[in-house]
Amino acid sequence: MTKYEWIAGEIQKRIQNGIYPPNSLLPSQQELAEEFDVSRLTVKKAIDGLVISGLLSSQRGVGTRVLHPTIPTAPATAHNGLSALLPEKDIKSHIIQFDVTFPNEALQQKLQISGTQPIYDIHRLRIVDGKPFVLERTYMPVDLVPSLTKNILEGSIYQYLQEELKIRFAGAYRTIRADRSNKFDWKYLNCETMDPVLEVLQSVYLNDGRIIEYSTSRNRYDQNSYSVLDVIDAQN
Amino acid sequence: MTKYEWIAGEIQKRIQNGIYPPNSLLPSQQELAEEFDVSRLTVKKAIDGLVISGLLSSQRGVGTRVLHPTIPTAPATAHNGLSALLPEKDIKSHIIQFDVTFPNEALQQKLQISGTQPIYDIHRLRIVDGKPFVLERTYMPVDLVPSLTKNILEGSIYQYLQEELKIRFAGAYRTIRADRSNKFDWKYLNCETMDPVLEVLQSVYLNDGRIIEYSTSRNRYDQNSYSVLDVIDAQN
DNA sequence: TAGTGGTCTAGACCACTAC
DNA sequence: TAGTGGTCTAGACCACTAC
Repeated sequence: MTKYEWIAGEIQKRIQNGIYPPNSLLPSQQELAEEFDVSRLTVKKAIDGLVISGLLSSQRGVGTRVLHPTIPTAPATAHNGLSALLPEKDIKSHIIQFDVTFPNEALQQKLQISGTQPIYDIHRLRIVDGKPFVLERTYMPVDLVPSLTKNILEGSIYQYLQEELKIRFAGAYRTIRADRSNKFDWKYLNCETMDPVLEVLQSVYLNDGRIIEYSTSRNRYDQNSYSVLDVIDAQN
Repeated sequence: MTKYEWIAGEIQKRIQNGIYPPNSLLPSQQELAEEFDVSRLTVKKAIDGLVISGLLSSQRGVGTRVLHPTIPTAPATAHNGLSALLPEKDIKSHIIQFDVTFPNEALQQKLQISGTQPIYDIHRLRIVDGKPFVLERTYMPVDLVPSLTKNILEGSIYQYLQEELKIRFAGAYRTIRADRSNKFDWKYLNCETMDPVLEVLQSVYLNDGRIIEYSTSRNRYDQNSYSVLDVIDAQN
């Protein structure tokens, strides 16, 4: 644990315990630096992290203010897979399709590979606490994810990628849209003909820029939404 | 313009000009610091910004790599209002409703105010290039936005807030969901009975933690989507 | 083993705010 | 005018990677 991580945790604790109440000003960076016996830059790095999380807001010439707890803190994101997102829940996967094929033009572009590079084409229904939750269609280049098995698909692909293959993600790009439901949604998500679905299109890329996944996730509109915290750094 | 902003711009230019091609390693931070005659920390700050924008990816022990241009750079966000988001377009607003009332319980909670504090209740159809684009319902505490007029509503509220009232936002929290269309959507967005809508629920808050806006935006599903770039800092 | 990026220090200067 | 946070320096140490 780095110093700034420890300090960020300490400040967070004090906010929770009411030592730094909502809407109050934190001690100045200089004062905190003296208290924690670190340089001011280290305090600033800790504060910057909490600003990004939506807990604090800094303004030059004024200070750093504790935001109201009403503002939700940074929402959980989806790049670690459903299993990491809902750790408490019982998550199962029903495999609808598990194929290896060559990518069509659209997928070649999405995955940034040639037409001769084989890909996995995986269609899964994720089931949370016994209820159909999300219908996922996932495409992955075979060479980046060797020896994928049905057994892995029934659990968490991401756990396998991270813990077994030691793969590290650099980022994900998502587009969220609404769509009419289709016959697959009706069948697997148990939704009504009139029901819309919330669809998340996701590209996951690695440190070296290669794209390891392109996927579309179709969610029941009444059970799922997507949240984003957007911190504005208009600077000072 | 700060030094690190200038350097970030310079690196970005070199990527665009192919001097730093996709998938290649940048010169080391030390080398860049010498070239630009700044400290390494300043170079790092420039690089960090480009990592957040999705252009670069750094890894300790390895270096900083240029990502494929396929990966979309940081998507435009919505906190500056539609007018800033679509600067090229001709944006008009049709005012459906413009009232002052007291907030109900749900809105008291969303805006974090008491029931005796008056709010604006604004219902607008935003029209882009002559086509219905999004149906916005906006709630704002009156004391934060004094003297709002129909004239302002017909243009951009955000421009008024930022340029006239000099108000600065600290952040926004959004939830994106799909919904069935209702009679307002049919009437104003011109959509079919079967069509879903993409709804964005947004809270905008200020530096001092006060919430200046809670709004719901309903978009035609076939004309709008919401994009997010999520950079993962698994550190090292 | 050499080179990388992440963290950290102890200073400094300055734009900005509130008074 | 005093105090704040943002930027910047010239160093240092170290975890990590590739060889």
